[in-house]
Amino acid sequence: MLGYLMMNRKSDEEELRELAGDFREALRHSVYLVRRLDAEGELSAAQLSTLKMLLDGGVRVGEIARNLGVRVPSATEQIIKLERAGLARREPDPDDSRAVRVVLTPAGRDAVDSANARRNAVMAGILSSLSEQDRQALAAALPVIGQINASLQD
Amino acid sequence: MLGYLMMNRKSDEEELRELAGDFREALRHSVYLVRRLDAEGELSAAQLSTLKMLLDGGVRVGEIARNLGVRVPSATEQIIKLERAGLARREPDPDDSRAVRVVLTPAGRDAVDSANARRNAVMAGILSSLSEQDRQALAAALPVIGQINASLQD
DNA sequence: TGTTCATCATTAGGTAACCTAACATTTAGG
DNA sequence: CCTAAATGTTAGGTTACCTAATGATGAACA
Repeated sequence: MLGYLMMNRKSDEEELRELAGDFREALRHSVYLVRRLDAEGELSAAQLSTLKMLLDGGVRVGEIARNLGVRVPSATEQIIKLERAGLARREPDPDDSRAVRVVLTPAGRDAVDSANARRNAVMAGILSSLSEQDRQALAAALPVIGQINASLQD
Repeated sequence: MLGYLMMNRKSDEEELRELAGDFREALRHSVYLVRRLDAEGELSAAQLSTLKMLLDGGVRVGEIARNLGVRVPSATEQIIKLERAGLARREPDPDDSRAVRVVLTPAGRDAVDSANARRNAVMAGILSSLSEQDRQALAAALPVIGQINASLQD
């Protein structure tokens, strides 16, 4: 009985390790999937990610960086590019003069909408070959993946 | 009845579009998860991916590129780095003198094993907080994601 | 059998997105 | 006050991708 418990515990670890490996493998390949969604004259994935955070109002640079999972200078760099493209604006934060609030311009909002729509359409095309069962399996896993990602936000 | 069918079809498209958006969002965040697995003096993700393909024997440069989802020059670049690090070797292909077969050195095999083990351990740690149900949902989706990725291989 | 066209890999040169370290500015706490 | 912490920006570097051009070999065919 003790032997059984020990075996069982070990088997759980084994399973977890295997799941980890498979998940890593899936994510590795998915990088190329994401890359496939890029288009020539459009927003880059990094720029789109940055702009999407601004949809609900101004966001400080540090918070953008934290949400993007990058360092502050990397966020600044993206923001400068967006500003030069007329898609975002930097404004002084009224509450803290050290800080900067980044806000979306109308052109920025349009750019998010269209880039988002195009990328979703391409992805939907890719997913359209899945069976109903497969779609359900994928849909069921997305909240779990989201939870994993959220737990890493620190 | 016709109305019902039309509504139903449209709802399907809607659902697919929504699934596509959610999947994109999950993958976007997962980039940071993958980045989190990187370690200081270890193989980079690109290098590890490249080496992993060689585990079962010599592979040609073009095939490595195709499997990695990158162009041939990018693969060559990685291979040269691995060669300089003593982890892989380039040999002339006996069947086709234009081609090059890339093979793993013993050191390369060790490097794959240890990098792989470390990364899997970190990932397993992250996944260990999931409920059994969540793990099953994730495990069920991985083959689907694998299928999506495989369908993109061209 | 030679010429031509395709294929395989490398080299050269450029870009995008990240990083750390050093800085200026402003806030907050003894 | 005056020092310490926090916020962004600038400067300089790295990595991993890309396209275009090149050299070398193989394959097709007149």
